Amino acid sequence: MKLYAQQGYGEGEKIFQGLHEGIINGAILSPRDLKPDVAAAKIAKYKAANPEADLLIDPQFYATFAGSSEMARVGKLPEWSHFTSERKSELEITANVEAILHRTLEQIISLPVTSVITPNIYISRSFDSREAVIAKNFIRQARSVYQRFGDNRPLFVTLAVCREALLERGDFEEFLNDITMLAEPPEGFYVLIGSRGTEVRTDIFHADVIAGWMLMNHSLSINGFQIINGFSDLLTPFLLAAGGTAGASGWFANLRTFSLDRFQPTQGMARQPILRYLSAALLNRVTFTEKDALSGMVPEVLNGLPHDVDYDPEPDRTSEALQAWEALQRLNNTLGAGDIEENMTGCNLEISRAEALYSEIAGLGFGLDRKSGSDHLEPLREGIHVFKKMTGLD
DNA sequence: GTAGTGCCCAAGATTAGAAC
DNA sequence: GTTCTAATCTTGGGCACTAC
Repeated sequence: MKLYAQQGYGEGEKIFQGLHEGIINGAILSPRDLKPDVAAAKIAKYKAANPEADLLIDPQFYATFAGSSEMARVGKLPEWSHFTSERKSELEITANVEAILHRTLEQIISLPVTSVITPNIYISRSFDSREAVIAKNFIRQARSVYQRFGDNRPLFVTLAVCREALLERGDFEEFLNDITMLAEPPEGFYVLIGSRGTEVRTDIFHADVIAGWMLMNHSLSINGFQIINGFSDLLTPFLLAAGGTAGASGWFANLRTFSLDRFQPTQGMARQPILRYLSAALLNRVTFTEKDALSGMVPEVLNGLPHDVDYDPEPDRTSEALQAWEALQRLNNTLGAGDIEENMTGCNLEISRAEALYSEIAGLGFGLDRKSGSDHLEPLREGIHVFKKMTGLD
């Protein structure tokens, strides 16, 4: 049951502190926000904080099509030798896919990462598409290209796909079957489920998307693969309960939900987000002022974990990230500790508990901010129900 | 008429890295 | 080590529209 930091812009001391305190088990670094030499220095610093930490680099090749626009916000990605803007038609040629895999792996393995993530494109429509064929080719070639380097660190293959693709059940299950029967399999997959935008919460908190993502973790794990879920945030404990190995979350919304919007041009200014407190009991974040007000009326909202004391009344950004990781780690340990049936029962109990707490808060006449509300609970409950049906557990 | 919903628009703070 | 500059990060109010 592992939790990683999803690294990105504005890191400060968050990851170092999280590793040093043993709150997180590792980090997934973002080349968009780091130069290659800085990445090497950071990995050394993380290892000093925690020698056991899992440290990976997400090659972010899925931004290749977005990167062709001059306005694209690809940050420092062009400074990495593996990253180039490619046309889809060029990627239909196997030799080109091999060349991209080769130069990416060459760069990644030159750094002291503990596992290696291979590049892939983003499947933006369905598993029955030209992009899916290209993505499958990246997955098939990954191991054989990696073997040429003679490196023995675990290999994870990127599978980046839009949430819509999970809704077309037939194509999705066929794709899963294909990648579980690879001739030269990797140790695992680095799974990213894309939303239209980080603000469209219902894109990911949708019963069929949750069920599909859980099914992906379940199917791949029973076939012997490890699954690292990127940008999984509050879904992490549910994905691990279904068989996943690790999940990841960061400090800004765009590090908690995967979206290619992150690479698109913006209008410029964005406010700093409101400081929030992740309540394990509510399975959600509330604003720090709501947490302050609720702590007297409904003390069950509080986690009772060490970083709670930083909210007196207002934490700094580092403490906010550490508090969220700490709460997620508790949920991971609560919901993912047993076999699949026990875990699903535990997930439903946790949701019922959250529903009861929300009812208590509503009974007190306390109005919550829109994002702090209970809208996430119904899709979670329904998602688990659909997942159980799909896997024959129901 | 009122409440709810969705879209549009304008509003600094924080961090990283370069320059000194 | 300090200062400066550039890059990056959503929120909340106002308004229009719709349902009741």
